[in-house]
Amino acid sequence: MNLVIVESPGKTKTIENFLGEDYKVVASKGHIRDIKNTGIDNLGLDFNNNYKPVYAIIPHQESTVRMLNKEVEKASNIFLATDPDREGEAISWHLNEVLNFGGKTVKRIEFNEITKDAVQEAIKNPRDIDTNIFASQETRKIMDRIIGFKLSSLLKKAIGSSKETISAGRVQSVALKMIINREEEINSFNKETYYEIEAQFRHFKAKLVDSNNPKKTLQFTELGKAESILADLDENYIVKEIIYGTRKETAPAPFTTSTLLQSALNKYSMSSSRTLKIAQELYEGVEINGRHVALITYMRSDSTRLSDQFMGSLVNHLKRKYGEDSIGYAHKANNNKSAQDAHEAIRPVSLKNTLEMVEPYLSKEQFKIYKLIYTQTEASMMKDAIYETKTALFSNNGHIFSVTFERPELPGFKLAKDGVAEPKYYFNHLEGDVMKPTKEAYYLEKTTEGPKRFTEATLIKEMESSGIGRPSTYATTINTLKMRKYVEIEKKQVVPTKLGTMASKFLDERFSDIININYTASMEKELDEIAVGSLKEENVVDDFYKTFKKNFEVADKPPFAIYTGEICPKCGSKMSFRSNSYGVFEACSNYPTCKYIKKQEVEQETDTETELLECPECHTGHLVVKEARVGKKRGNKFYGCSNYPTCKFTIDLKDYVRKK
DNA sequence: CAGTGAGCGAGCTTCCGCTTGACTT
Repeated sequence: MNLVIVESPGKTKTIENFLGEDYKVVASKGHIRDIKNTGIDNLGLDFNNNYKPVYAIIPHQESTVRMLNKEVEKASNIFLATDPDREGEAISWHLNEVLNFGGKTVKRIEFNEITKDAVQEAIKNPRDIDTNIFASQETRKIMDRIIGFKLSSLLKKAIGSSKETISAGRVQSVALKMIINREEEINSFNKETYYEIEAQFRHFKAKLVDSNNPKKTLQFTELGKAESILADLDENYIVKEIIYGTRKETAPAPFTTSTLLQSALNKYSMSSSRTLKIAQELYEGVEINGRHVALITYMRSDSTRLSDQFMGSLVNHLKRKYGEDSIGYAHKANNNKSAQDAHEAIRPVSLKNTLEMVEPYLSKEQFKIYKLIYTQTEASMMKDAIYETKTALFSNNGHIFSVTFERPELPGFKLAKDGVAEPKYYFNHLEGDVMKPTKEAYYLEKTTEGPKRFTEATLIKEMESSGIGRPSTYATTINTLKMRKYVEIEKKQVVPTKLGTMASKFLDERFSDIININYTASMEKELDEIAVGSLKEENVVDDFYKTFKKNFEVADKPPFAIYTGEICPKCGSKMSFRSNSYGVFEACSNYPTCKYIKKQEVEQETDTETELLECPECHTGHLVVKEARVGKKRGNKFYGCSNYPTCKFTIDLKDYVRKK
């Protein structure tokens, strides 16, 4: 009997079917060991022996290890078929250390797609465990442990209270920094008002453009300029030129974890953790006609690759469904340099599990996600969509107006997605025609748009393109930031809290060489060199630790000032974050010489009913809902006068209701 | 309920990445 050990239980049945009677396939369910929380600073590292980690079975994996040992006992040959990447190599290494193989043959095999050919080919080409690849994984593990534990405890000392859990790390802190940086860009962005000129016709609106460059809409910063042009116009708009063109919309690549999460948020407003959970259900499979059917391939993937076998069936499927003409080429993502390609793209296991067939067996949300994946996979092999465009230029006393229409010429991949619709109106006037607007031209007041806050989706996209985090951790990293109260989600946007801002500022002042968008990339380079044997694990860890330790010792000296970036209006010193048992506030860092404290902006909740109620004390203000910021009753809502601090009238919510 | 102030320190936890359940938001 042969035993094959993979990572995910969802794969075992399929692989067993490919290999036949002599093979049993079981799963490790991921890592089975982790570094212990013992020794110096709980790091679990032996500092007298090249930082060697002390490993222990992960508590909830003990039953898995018992099960694996039982299966090993029954087998004569063992194949370690964990994922073909750095972490997979490490899982195999630990299995080899932990399981009671006795004298049995243990070999490592790998396949990066679950197809019959790939699995059978892998069995024919076994190899030994690659200790260099394992060393690179262990290096990552050690460095993450040191960074994570040391920074977390220092940060807790600096900003923590007994209530909150504080943490920091190579990945989460960089993600947080991205969010804070974006917030600062937004705050420093100067909004400017500008004006555009528009004319309304029966079926369309045309905009005033630069007469030398009709592709450019004119924008005026001064209203007077716009008004003088308006005064210059009459009611005759002569069709001066009609420009024909095309626009191409490129078909998408198949889904990776990152792009699936982005689509599900954009289309269905589903959070990343929710989407991933549903994808997992589809991967594990559902009962269809009394048969258990796995619907999608593995959902944690960074690859847009489809297996040759599947691509063949995809082409046939598309021919039948949309015709020979629909076939384009295999679209791939071109920007993912850090991809490890251990799995295929996320795709339907079989195109025969059509949307119509599976819909009755799926929950609404499951169906939404399955449909996204099914249609994206179809689209990825289809032609790009082409639109025919027609731009009309109008002349009015030398001023040029422009409007562009488009209609589909070739629907391409859009057939698999939402389809394409013919426009309700398509311009059919000729050059020289004179058109009259339905009302006089007018100006539009607009403001320049600054940068936008991240959504979960755009944050994941940014993390992926900087190589921060992995498909298995994108969603959990964002959850960590939420749980730590570093960020909040408001209207789909990721908004940093004051605590998050402080944490990030603190780390940025002291550890900007590690908590940095480029650090992971440079670390990956070294890990790659360890994996091919040109660098030694001990040397990399030692170099890292020596510089880290020096920085850390400098940073670990109170007081832990955290500067806000603002200047004290009283003495000109830097403003800093402070905290006490009531919470966080901003004060001059020159304390106690300067005792300036920044007033908290009290957000006034507008309550239409009370807003009208005049203050009984000063008679000029009105009552608004406020929240106690300090004192024992912090958080309590009460009514106070809008003239505070001139008028200090307050009244309890309960009393207010009673009086009414 | 409206005007705040760090430094001590027991015993917890904390990292990132793999994977599922067993638990509450």
